[in-house]
Amino acid sequence: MKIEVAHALAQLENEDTMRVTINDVAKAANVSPSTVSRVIANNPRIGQETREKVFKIMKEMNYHPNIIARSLANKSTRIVGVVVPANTEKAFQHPFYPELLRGIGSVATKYKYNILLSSINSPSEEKDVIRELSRSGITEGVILLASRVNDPTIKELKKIHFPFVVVGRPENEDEVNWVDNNNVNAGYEITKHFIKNGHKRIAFLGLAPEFIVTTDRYKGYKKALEEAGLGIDSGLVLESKFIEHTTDIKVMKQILTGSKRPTGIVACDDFLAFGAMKLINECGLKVPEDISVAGFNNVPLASYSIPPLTTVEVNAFGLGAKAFELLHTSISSDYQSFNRTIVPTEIITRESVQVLG
Amino acid sequence: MKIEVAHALAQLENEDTMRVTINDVAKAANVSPSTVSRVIANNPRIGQETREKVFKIMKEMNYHPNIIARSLANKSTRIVGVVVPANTEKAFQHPFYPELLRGIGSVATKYKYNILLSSINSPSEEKDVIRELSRSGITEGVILLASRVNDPTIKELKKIHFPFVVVGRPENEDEVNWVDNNNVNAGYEITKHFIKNGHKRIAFLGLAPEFIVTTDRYKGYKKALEEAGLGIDSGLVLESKFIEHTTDIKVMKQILTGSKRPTGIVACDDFLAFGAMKLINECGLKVPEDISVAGFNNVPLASYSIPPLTTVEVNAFGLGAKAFELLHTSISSDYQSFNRTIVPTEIITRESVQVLG
DNA sequence: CTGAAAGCGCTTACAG
DNA sequence: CTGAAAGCGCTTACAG
Repeated sequence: MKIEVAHALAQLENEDTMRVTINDVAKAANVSPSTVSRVIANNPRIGQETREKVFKIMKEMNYHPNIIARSLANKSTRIVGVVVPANTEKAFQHPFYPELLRGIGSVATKYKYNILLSSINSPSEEKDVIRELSRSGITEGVILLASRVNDPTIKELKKIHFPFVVVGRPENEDEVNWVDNNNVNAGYEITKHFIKNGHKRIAFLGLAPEFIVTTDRYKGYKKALEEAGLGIDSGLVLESKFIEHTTDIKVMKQILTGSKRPTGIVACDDFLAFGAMKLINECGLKVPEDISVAGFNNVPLASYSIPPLTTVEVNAFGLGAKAFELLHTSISSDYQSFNRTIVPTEIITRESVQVLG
Repeated sequence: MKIEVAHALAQLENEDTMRVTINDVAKAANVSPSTVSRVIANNPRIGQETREKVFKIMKEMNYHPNIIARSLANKSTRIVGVVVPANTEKAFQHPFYPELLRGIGSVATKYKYNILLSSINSPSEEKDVIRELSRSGITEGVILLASRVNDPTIKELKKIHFPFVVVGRPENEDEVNWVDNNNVNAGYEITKHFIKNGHKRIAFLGLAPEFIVTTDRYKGYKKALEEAGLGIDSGLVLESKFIEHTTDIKVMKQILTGSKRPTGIVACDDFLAFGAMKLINECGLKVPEDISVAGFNNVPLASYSIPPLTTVEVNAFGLGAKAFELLHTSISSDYQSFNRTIVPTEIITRESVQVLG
């Protein structure tokens, strides 16, 4: 009895779920499937009456074209792939990525594209996932994160001429499409901001050789100091993983409590800046009275910290938007080319940087 | 000349890009396409030698099955849809959503599913986007956000028996699959945490009637106060949009500087809590010495604030993971059912709540 | 302006 | 154990 009911239910379900196809509406409208297809595609060769008749029937039957079938016939899925880290890595927890994704999604929608989000649970999966995305025909192009992508993957994509763009300047910058900020300039400007405010001993927090972003920002920092005739004190350059929240706390405290402590800290990331501010407080010092701090990324909470954090807006949304635009031209064009686009940064002045003397 | 080169390039590209199909490998292996298809599907009826031969050829030719074609034949895309707000709404900037997405993605990957991320640029687009996702055959199910979804959409999905799950308890909770925290309990527990610490005047910040989450948390707050024999002072219940960073600053300041100011504030969200802490500071008061504050969501920065914020961990990752699991059973089962799953919350005790007298 | 037919690249009863 | 054939639901030259 129970089984019978379930069975009946399942049948009912099938009935309801059964798709109406182009053939069904063709029959109902007394035209050929070709014609229905053409009215869907807005083919101008179709007569006005026919068009209207077919449209009417489509509404009545609640017809929705099957995208999969269309994609197969078309060889166009209007889907691009984005690979995000899932489990192990904390990177995606950084507000930068959601913003990037929002940017990508926003312009993708305008072009009537969708995003296929492939999650990976370990970095080693990335290669295979990207291969799958590119070879299986599901995706017309992919957006990669420079900080994660490895060269073999790029080489492979290039070899099969699969459209892709990298977010963040890659190593072989002339042979791929990429978008990024001008990070050395951003590092330069924020450091100059300290210098202009009278700072002479400025620390750099968050150098991580494996991430080009941080080395670029460091280059800018260095340039600004040199231009101002201030030497680089390597004791004030602190390495630490970019996305890591905690840097080497002991070293940091020594520096903060030492006699040669800096009056300012440029941190490669707002999270690092928050960490620094916390340590500074724990050392009995105050921001910005004793030490000024600035960060990068302008995370949503930067304006909420006490004091509000001076930082540089990198415009992650814009980076995502531009990334999709590049990808789209790469997908649409018959001829290969390598493009870059630079998204401008902006210093957001708040209260964590003090004017000295 | 230039054109010729470009042309040659385009041709070259086509050659390289030209997919190898199941027929190509069938020919090369001297078997039928059916056989190749079966070895891909690991059909046990295929002989060992044949299997090996075909596998070898597949490697050699670098064959990758076309997912679109397979999906069409199969009627199974292994893709689920998630709709995220893109432009107008700031909601997605909240760390909750990326975490949710990570959770969804993480278990989707385990089941070999992918996520189709549909961005919408205005709330009104949502209905159409979801209809498209569900009708076009691209997606086998969708995950909706309770706070955004409207009833007509749910009704429609139910009518066509399309699998979906809602994140956040919806209004008609018995007729859909959903996952959520027990928010009234969470509100109860965090309020009791204040009471246990000797607080008697406790404010509630962030009530927003249009968001069930906040009204649920408020119910818990109320229950805890009543249980403890403490009356509700409606002057201490502050409405404000849940995801809004700024509440009504003037009202808030009046309360903080008034003679009947609370000793504790339960904020519906960490961002609101940060905002409150800032205002408290601006009023010349200190957290937690003068006023204790707690939030919800345990955002990454909660441990960095000064003082570190006591909050409730809602486990967005877990909510996402469970959402996908529910969706998967809904997709896989022939028989309809309505399931809910509650993800436990946990109070994270830090230093923003003070023990009183 | 419209239709019949072939094709997109797979899968899967059906036969043997 | 393997193959020929039909089919998934579209699109699009080719004919008329």
